Amino acid sequence: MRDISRATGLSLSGLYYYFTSKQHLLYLIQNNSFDLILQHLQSRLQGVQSPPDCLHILVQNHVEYFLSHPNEMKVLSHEENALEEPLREKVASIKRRYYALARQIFDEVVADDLATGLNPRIAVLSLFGMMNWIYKWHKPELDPGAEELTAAIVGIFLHGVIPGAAKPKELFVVGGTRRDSRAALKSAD
Amino acid sequence: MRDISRATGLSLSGLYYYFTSKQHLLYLIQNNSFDLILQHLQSRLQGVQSPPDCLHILVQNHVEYFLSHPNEMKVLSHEENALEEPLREKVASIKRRYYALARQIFDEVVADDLATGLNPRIAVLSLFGMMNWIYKWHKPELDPGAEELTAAIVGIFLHGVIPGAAKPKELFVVGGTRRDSRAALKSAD
DNA sequence: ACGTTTGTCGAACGAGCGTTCGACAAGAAC
DNA sequence: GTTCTTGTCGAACGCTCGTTCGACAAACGT
Repeated sequence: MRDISRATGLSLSGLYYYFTSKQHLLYLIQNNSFDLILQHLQSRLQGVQSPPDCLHILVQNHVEYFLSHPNEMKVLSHEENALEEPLREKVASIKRRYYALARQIFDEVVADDLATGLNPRIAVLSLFGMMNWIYKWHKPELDPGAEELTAAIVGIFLHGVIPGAAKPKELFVVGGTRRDSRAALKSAD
Repeated sequence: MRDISRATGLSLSGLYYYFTSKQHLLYLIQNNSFDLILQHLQSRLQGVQSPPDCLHILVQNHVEYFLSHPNEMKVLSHEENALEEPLREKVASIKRRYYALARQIFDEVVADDLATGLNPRIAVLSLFGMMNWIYKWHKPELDPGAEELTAAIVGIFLHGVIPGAAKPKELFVVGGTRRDSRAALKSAD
C-alpha cells in the first residue's frame, strides 16, 4: 500500500478513502483483469465459425493481454491465493467461466477429429500452461511479439513440434546422433 | 522463519544456528531442488539413444518431481525472484544448465525432421510452461498421476491434439457446429 | 452565511517480520 | 576438574506492514 501511495502521489490514508482494504483492491485488480480478457474475447469471437479460428483468437487474445499487461499478470499469478473467502470465490467464478469457454472451443476443435483418448482437462490446462508461463521468460527486446507467439503456441497445441508424423513411436531414428555432446554438459559450470 | 520454527519444533534462534539467514535457506532449497532434478535426469538419460525417448524421460522426470514435491514447486515458482544478487546468480546458473539440456534434447528430436520454422526457444519454454503450470491445477484425488500426465504432455508437444492432420489450415470443417451453445455462456453467472 | 459533504493528509497503533544477543546446559578435550 | 566447543533457548531490537483516527480545507446545498 505504501508503494502504491508513493507511485500515485496520493497519501497512504488517502488511498483508504477509495479502497476499503488491501484485499479489496487486490480483488478489483484480479476481477477487472479477467473481466477485460473475457469480454474482449467474446466480442472477438462474434461471428467466427471455424473452431481452429476460435482457438487462434482465444490464444491471441490471452497472449496479447498479458504481453501488454505484465504487471497484471504478475499480480494474477503471484497473488492467486491471497484472497480470503468472500472475494476469493468471486474471482474463482469468473476464472471458471473463462476456463469453460476455452474448454468449449477445445471440444469443438477436437470434435471433428476422431476421439484421441486425450484427457481434455489436461489438454486445455496444458494450453493455459504454455500461455501463462510466458510472463516468466518473455523479454520484449529479445522475444517475438504476440502474433508470432500465438502462432507458435497454436501450432504446437494443434500439431506439435513434429507435425508431419502420424504414428508416435515407430517413425523416429533409433540410432544415436551426436550423443556425446551431452556428456560435456554434465560437468559444466 | 517462525512458521518453520513451529513446524520443526526447533526454536527460532536455534534455526539461525544452522542457517545464516532466510535468504540463504531459500537458496539451499532452490539449489537443492534443481540439483536433484538435474542429477536424477542425467542418470536416467544414461545410455538412452532415441531422442523421443530422451524427451519422454525429461518430461517424466520433471513431472514426477513436482508431483511428489508440491511444496518445493511452490517455493521455486513463487519465490523465484526473491534472492539477492550473490545467490541469485548461482540458482540462475543451474537453471540455465537444466534449460540447456532440455534445449539439446529438443534439438535432437527436431533434427531428424525438416526445419519447421518453429522458434526453438519458444518451443522449449512452452514445454516448460505445460510442465510448470501443473502445480497450479493438479488435484491428486481428481487428476491422473505422473505417468498419464507425462504421456499427455509429450503427446501434445510432439504431435498436438490433432495428430492426424499434416497441413494446418485447409483440413478443418469451416461450417459452424453448435455455435449457439456459446451464446448462453455469455450471460451466465 | 452556514452546515454538510467530500477529499486529503500526518501521525500513530498494533502486529508481524528477520535477526541478534546473552544465558544456559551438556559433552569433548586436555 | 577445568576449559572449550556445541547446541538450544527466551527475550528483545529495529523495522515494515495494513489500517485507523482526528484534523483540516475546499466545495456544495440551501
